[in-house]
Amino acid sequence: MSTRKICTRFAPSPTGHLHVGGARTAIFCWAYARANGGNYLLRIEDTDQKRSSDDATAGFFEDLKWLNIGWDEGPEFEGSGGGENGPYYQSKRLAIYNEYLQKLLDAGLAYYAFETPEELDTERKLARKEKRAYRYNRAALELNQETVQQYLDEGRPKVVRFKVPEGGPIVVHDAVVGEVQVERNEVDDFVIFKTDGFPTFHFAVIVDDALMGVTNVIRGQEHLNNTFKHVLLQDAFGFERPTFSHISLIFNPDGSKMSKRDKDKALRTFVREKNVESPPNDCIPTESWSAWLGSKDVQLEISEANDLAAALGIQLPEINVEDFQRAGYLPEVLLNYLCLLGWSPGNDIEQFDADFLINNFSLDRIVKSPAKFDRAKLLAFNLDALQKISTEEFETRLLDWCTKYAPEFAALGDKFSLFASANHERSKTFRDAVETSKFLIDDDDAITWEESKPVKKALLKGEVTGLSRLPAIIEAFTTLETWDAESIDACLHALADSLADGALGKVAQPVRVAVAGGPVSPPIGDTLVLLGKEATLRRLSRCLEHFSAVCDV
RNA sequence: GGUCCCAUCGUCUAGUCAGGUCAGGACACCAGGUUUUCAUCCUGGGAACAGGGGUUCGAAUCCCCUUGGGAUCACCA
Repeated sequence: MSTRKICTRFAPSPTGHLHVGGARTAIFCWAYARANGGNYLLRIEDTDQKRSSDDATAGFFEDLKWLNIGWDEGPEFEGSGGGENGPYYQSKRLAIYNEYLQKLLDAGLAYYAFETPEELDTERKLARKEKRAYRYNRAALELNQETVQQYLDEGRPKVVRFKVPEGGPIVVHDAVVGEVQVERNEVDDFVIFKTDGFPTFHFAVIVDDALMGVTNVIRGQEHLNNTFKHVLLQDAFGFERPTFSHISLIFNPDGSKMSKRDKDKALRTFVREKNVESPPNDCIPTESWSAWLGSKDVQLEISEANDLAAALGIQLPEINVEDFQRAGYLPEVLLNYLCLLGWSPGNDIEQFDADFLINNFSLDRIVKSPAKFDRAKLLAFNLDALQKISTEEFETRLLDWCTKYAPEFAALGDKFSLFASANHERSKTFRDAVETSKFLIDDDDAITWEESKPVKKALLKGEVTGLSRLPAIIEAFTTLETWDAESIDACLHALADSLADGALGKVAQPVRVAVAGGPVSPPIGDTLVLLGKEATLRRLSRCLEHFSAVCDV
């Protein structure tokens, strides 16, 4: 068809955060361009004045960068972007859109319309009530030229509509879905310029795609129906149609659409079930709290949602790319996993890196059916990836992560290295390492022992309880001169021999529970070195005192 | 409701386009085993072609219908 250089684009609307569906689209666009020696460009679709924000735009840049899919052309950001076909913000391309609009107007392919949104809404409701499809009735086409001019001169609010030409069915060839067609009368004279003087999405997209040399449009399947409008417009301008690829949506495991609202949903459900009366710790102003609780259409600011979740002690579902970063996933793993949702390289290959992707990506292996997002599989992939990297790399990356999300651990100083290596093999995510090591940064006196099953088992159960062995352990540790993992292990082995017929668990586990407050910690030697001798002894003593006081030992 | 799209284990998928291996892999699950805890790790196991019609010697694969799921019907993108 065309010998033009391949060019794909990712064109987000900066109204929120980059979510996994958008990220997957971006990855596919990026991979297709790379696989074909083409260009991958980023364009910011901010024609919705009310909802777009600069913060959101910056967030998109960072998320894309974190995933390591830099763009060749587009807004300049940390080495990505630039290019001849800018500006890459639609809000800065008004003059261009007006120029193209005029062409349509001159050709009689577009016309002004003056109905108010309320009037149209009434029409729509009526159509719905009468169970017929709503189409704009072309009333404005009946207006004679003088009237139109008069309205224009009066400054009446106006929109511009595209005049759908006569013809047969509209046919679109989609590289993923195949041939799709619709009867022409299904498409009404849609608005291409809004009252605020900005083009609508449909208009801006096709003008930009054409002017920027986009050859392949890869986007979510929610756009499939829009495509009929787009090709009509493209044909009207005489633009070469790009190759369309509509990829299926990503859903939650329960089949609902994965949405940013899921966070509010999770919070609201929790708040209702537990009858939380007011915002804990005043993390949310009372007015917005009641508004939020009252309507499922009201969403909290992302920071408010995070604060509330933290205050309530619940985990919000990860939806946005940043959520996965915060949760301690590796960007290359998220990229890998996202690819698998709707694409597969075949040959039973599942785990691969970006190089493999760009060497093997092709549109004809994209799956048409929608996919559900399975966090368990992502987690398993992350574990595999974490175990594959060297301990040095794990340490470096964990430190980066902690600096951003767990500064108290980043402040571990010369102990960080041991903290990292002790957690390398056992962590599924970076957050895992931190969450199971809270006891490391807690004060010695802040440790409490919840009497859970494993705690009781380690300290209170059996003919000879773990607790009863603590005095001997404390004594041995007190006289232990060298405080390193080997010495501690040797000491514990000796204690196990003398106290428990060599059963290391009988002495190691009580120690672990005593110092950590629970049954989970890195290998006992590392745990105690990390804590230091002083803290270890203090915690052992406190534990002994605590349980001696509350029960007969 | 109109229009459009989709349909293989619980989940992601290979196999479908060029009909012919007891439908393969991964995650999850279950049962054993290793390990001083957790997490790992090892071994084994159950688990799918939505239903019905055709076409054919032969259908997961091609066609039709049904059912189910989804998207979309804005001066949002």
